[in-house]
Amino acid sequence: MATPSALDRTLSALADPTRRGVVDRLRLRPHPAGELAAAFDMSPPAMSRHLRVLRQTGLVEENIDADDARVRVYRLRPEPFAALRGWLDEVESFWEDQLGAFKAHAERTRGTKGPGTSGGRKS
Amino acid sequence: MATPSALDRTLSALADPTRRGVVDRLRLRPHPAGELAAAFDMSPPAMSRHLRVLRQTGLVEENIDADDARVRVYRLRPEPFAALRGWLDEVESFWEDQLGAFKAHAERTRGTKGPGTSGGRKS
DNA sequence: ACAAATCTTAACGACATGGTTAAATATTAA
DNA sequence: TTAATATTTAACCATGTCGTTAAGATTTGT
Repeated sequence: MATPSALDRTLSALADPTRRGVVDRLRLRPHPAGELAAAFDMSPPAMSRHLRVLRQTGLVEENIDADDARVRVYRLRPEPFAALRGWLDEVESFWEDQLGAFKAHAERTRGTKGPGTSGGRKS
Repeated sequence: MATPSALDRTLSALADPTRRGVVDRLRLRPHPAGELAAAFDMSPPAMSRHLRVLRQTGLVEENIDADDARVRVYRLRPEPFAALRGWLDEVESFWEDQLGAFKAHAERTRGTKGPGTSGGRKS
């Protein structure tokens, strides 16, 4: 594999329900790893690996707790979400675009018989 | 598994580079299945299954070509992207939110010693 | 020093994923 | 009707993912 792109890694990180649940939970406040494992009724090693995945894609950051160096506190990082939004904006610009919207709508409602762009020949 | 949510399926569909490539390509115009297989240098069955995944999550729709009923033309559908954006907006509201931004910044710069929310016992 | 607590890494097993080729289905062309 | 085209489904295989338990590393508390 040619080394997956950042977007690949972000999306597959977020595709897992547990990891997305973690993100949803970190949205409220930072959490120690153990608390997250308990919250998702899962062994600490399992959660640890989820957190590693999230860390590797930059979706979360790890910090040693100031009061007890045994606990690692995780919190969200904004960058990968921004990148994902960037891609999503690009894709959705297809529909926001007036011409695109018109063509899409026309083709959708009238069937495939617009200005050739759609189902025509193979080119 | 408790039947994956729509968002789960959308995200794992988009996590695959080939499928995201297909989406990027369909953004320009609808494409027949065979053209996509060729474009990604992949056997028709392989592409067919990618398209099935995209179809099952509602990211694309399939239409029989008007001129040749053997070819199936695929095009993008907006709904799942909108749903993904909805979730992303929610997550990102964490940073856009003034209070959230303040708390995040405060905790980030001063270390974990805010209103006890972080390292404490479980609820 | 010793035991308990917190978390990670290592090793393993079940199952999902993504590719291939072979076969089936449907439609067009001769 | 017979052959060729476009695409999907079926069967198979290699690899990846996610969970578990066991073991290691660090820090805290007695």
